[in-house]
Amino acid sequence: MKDVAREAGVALGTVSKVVNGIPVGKSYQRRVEDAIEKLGYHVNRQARALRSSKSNIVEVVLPDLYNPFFSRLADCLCRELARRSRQMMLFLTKCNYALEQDYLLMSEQQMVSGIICLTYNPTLRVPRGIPTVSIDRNLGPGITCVASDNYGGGSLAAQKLMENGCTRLAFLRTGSPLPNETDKRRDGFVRACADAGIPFHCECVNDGTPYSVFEDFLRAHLHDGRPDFDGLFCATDQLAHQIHNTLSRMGLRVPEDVQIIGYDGAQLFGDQELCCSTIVQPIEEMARVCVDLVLQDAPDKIPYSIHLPVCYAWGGTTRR
Amino acid sequence: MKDVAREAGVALGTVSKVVNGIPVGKSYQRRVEDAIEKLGYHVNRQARALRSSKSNIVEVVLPDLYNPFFSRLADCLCRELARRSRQMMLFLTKCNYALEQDYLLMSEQQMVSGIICLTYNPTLRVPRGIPTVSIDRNLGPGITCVASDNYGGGSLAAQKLMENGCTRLAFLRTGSPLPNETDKRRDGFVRACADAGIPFHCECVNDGTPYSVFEDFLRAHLHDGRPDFDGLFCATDQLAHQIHNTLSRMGLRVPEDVQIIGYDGAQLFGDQELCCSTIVQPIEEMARVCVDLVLQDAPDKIPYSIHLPVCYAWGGTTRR
DNA sequence: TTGTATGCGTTATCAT
DNA sequence: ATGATAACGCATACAA
Repeated sequence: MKDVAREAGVALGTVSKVVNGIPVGKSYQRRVEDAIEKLGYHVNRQARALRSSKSNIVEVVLPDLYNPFFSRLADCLCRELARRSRQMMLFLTKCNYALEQDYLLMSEQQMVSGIICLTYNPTLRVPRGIPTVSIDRNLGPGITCVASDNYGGGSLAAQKLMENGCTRLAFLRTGSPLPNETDKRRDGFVRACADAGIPFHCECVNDGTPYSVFEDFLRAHLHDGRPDFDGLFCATDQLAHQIHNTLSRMGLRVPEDVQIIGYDGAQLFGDQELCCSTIVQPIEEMARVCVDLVLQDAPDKIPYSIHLPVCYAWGGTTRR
Repeated sequence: MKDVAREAGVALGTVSKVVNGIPVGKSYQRRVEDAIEKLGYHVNRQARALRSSKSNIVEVVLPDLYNPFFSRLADCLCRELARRSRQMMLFLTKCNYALEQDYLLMSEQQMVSGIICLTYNPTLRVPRGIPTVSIDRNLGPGITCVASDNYGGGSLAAQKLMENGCTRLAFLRTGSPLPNETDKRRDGFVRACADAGIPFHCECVNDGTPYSVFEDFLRAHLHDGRPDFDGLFCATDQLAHQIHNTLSRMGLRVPEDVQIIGYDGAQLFGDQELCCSTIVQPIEEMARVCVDLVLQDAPDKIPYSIHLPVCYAWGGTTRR
């Protein structure tokens, strides 16, 4: 910058103004721009961040990128941030509590301008003073929680199964034992079943439990080749997919004998194909909202939580 | 830091040394550490980067996170970088040449300590002086290209199909028209077929071509319900998966009538399940090598390119 | 072994 | 409107 100033025969402050789009004299403008071009100058973001004690970096903390929901979310977040001239610094935790905490605290060293996280640590300490948005989990006051309408989605799943003729429903889930937004998928499901007076069953286990418990469950509810349930709502597409495979191996036909609805709307290769009939989360919009919230600096009116609408999509595991 | 120095009754330099693990007097060490603890001090990475003109940030440029290969790669890169106490700044290009260029140039503003990129821009200008590793494409001298053994993989695919009794093979591909490492999948396939004296056909189209050309192709090679080809090697798992669906819709059975082998080893939900029989890329190791190369600062002996071994995995679309 | 002082590239606050 | 200058937080060369 000093070189540019010398080359253009102006002062540092003038160069800074030109770089930042602050109006300067016509001739100065030209001279500075020429010098910048000639010297191939480009701003040093570290220096700028140091000076203004704020970078354009947004920290994103996710469990992994294996799960299509997470990778899709990361993809949308990255694009949305880029659209706003922000950079995404990504951290993956594999749900390790200590890592989640480490990465959140790292933001204090990095002068990040915001944090978007999806965590499970029950005692997570969130840095104060950094705009933070949490996905699918309430992290306490001042930190907005963004989620899809899990309750409505669970309810919708039950309705769709019933519309398709199911009369004996079950909800299957493997997930975090800690209270979080996704619990509402069950609540909505249960409510819809109860309202309709339809019998239902819930089989919920903690993350880490071997998948075989679901195989055992399904086998235990199979009598003379006929299943006790004709409609299954799985808390995630991944589980729905596994259940589908298991049922096939057991000789049951999907959707003829058993219908399955998942949750997420994960697309196999980013194209339109779903791996199961499912409740689709509006991932793109969730990302947009997260970025909006984390970048807005009006701390007076940040909402406590935001629930975005979901929709049902057919994906082969229900009757049309 | 100034506060810490005052609190501990020492000079700034001493605090700096403690923070950076440079030996200082026993009592000083204690006093500084206590002060750090008491004040909740943490280094300012921007300032450190400014001063040392080097951050711990590594820039990663990928097309997207939809494709399981990319998301898996990003996942592995992120973890590997974290293991080395580096942060990953992720940029997604959707193969947009201008974006690819923008993001590469941004590294000059960011003082990143390295770049790992997977790009297609044929005239890409790479910042000089920043250690750079390219995946699946040669970017010129001084920039190492990391790839799986595409030639060997193509060859292996042909061999496996032949071992499984295929006698009429075809290679299908949609990809960048620019020369890149993945072209060798075809070369290896062609060579293996030629060596075995087996007839084969190659159907290659450029990215962006509608998928329907493959449907047309398959239909054109179907006579009286019998296909001209009994073994297909697809350049990616994604394509293999699509082809599989198309064949099913055409009433052909996989693998009974036609066997398919893909390339990548994409796992559906991060678990072990493959969506097709495939040539598996060692993604984890590729990520490790990329990070190794980009962090090593021995510019004297950076290899021109590195090809990592692949293996065949059964995934349901070939006979056992 | 510890303290002091300087500069990294910016931006903002002054005078001019 | 422009120029000079200080300060952001840290690391290091050098002096003590």
